[in-house]
Amino acid sequence: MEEMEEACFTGLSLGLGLKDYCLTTIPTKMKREADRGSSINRRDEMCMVTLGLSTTPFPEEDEGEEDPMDIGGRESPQGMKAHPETCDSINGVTTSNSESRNHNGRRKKLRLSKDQSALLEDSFKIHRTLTPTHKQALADKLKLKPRQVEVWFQNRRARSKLKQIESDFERLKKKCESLSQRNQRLEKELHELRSMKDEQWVSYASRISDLCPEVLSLCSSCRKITGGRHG
DNA sequence: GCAGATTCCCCTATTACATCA
DNA sequence: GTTGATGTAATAGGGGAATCT
Repeated sequence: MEEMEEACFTGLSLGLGLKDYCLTTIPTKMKREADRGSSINRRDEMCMVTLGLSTTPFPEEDEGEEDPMDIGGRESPQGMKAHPETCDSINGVTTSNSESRNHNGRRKKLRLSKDQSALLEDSFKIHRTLTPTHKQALADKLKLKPRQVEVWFQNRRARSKLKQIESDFERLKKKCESLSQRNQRLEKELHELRSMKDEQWVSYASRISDLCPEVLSLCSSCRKITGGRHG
């Protein structure tokens, strides 16, 4: 029974305690305020509602001063959200969109160095989202464009979420398998009990009610197991 | 105070390139 | 040298919320 409840609970609570889900479930307004450092405590409370599997600290407090260097790359008022400027050089040489393609017209692809990846990874461990100042600082340090740092964090979050979903899937699959096995065992046991002869049943039921008299008792008239002293 | 426009940041899905077996 | 699989940087487009006019 307990296991049944646990199973139900497990299914219903899928993802509730996971950091990704946690963040996406938070109303964006609150999340944004938290990101800007204006309500760190409130954000803390929000995530305490979860099952506590999250191990990632929240972004450190930041004044959230908008980064003038990064404005040019944002979406246009008409909803065109392409970033007009990209950088293709690992050394941070800024190129225009047209320059981001080689002479074949193919998109050049940056490969981050091990050091760059390691630093980004370290940073991601500390906080999964970027404040404008943190973004700029990382970009400066890594000699990348802020937009590239931003994209890296976006992709990293996506990868992280995917991994989490995969591990959740495996965990629930195992849980499901074990519950199926248990269910089969109980079905078998029930079948055996139903095929018992009356005397055997009384004997069995008496034994059961003796074992846990607080919970079960055998009705002498109808020979059914009832809910013990409470039933 | 309200409405619409703008800005910012996030997410998901997809594309395209680099690398490796 | 070619090819398919894989990893991932980059792009596209949509949504929510804050801010501005």
